[in-house]
Amino acid sequence: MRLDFPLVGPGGEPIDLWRTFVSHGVAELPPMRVDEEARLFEVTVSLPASRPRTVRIASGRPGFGQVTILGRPVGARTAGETMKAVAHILRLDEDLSAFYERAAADPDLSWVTAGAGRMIRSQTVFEEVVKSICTTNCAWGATIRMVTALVEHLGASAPGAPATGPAGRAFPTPEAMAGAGLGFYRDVARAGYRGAYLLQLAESVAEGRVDLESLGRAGPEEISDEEVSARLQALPGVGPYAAAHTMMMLGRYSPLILDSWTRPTYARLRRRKEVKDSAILRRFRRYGRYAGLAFWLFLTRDWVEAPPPA
DNA sequence: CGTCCAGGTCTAC
DNA sequence: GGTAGACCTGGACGC
Repeated sequence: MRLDFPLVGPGGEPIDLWRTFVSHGVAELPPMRVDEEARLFEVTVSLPASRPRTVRIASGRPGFGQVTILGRPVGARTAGETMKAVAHILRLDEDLSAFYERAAADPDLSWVTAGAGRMIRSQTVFEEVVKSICTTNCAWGATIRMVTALVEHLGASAPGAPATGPAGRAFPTPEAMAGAGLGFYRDVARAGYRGAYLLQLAESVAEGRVDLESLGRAGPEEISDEEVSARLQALPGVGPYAAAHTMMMLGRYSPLILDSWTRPTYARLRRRKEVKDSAILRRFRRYGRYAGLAFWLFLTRDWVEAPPPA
């Protein structure tokens, strides 16, 4: 089944679909996949009333994106739920026009107004936190290994999914992750010391002691960015970096992600050997609640090649 | 082969 | 409140 959706945000701002697909490395982590060659994005989504489904998203007729639901045909109900999940993941409901107004006045970032800044997002806050923990203190390859193992061995499969491998599987529920023993995290995911963090996190969410999803739903007037940051950092294995990373995925852009990749990358782009955190913060202070997003886009501009001159 | 460290965090001073 | 050291893993380096 195929469904079209307009590439226009709530504020009338344009949406650059490809830039969204490669907005962040999480798009390369199961249950997501980016196909650079075919210029498409796939993700297996969990659905409330049925088995997971894998969807393929690509550009469609001019001005539209197109969603293809793979596997056997779906009914109207499932199609609707799937599209809702896609809209969430692509952040189609987010109004970026206020951010674009500020970026337009900044020569280094005016390019974003063509449709950048929609950070691809996971279905749940739980999934964001787990992935963030899996990026800490390790190389990217290790992050892929850990997340792939979680999805492959603990995720529910969509109809028609291959018997083995991560393809066609949704991200595991907290219950599924809580049910895996510490041995799984050590020997299969090879998560090292993070295994205990992941298990603890999954248990506390599965047992209802921690409510992560409300952090995703609440607006800044209900729960401040500072409060969200504090609650995230209260979780096992989540410190300043992982909290800032998770918050960007929640659309809480006030904190900047300052880590061993962003710092040198910023310095390189500014043609400096080193730049102090305070100087970086000052540079992006003008963006207010969008500071972290502005910083991220500044760093990742070259992730998408500039369009050829007309 | 040992050492370092990668998109950090926790604990103990 | 600020700062060393330890911590799993595995790939990149220097010897």
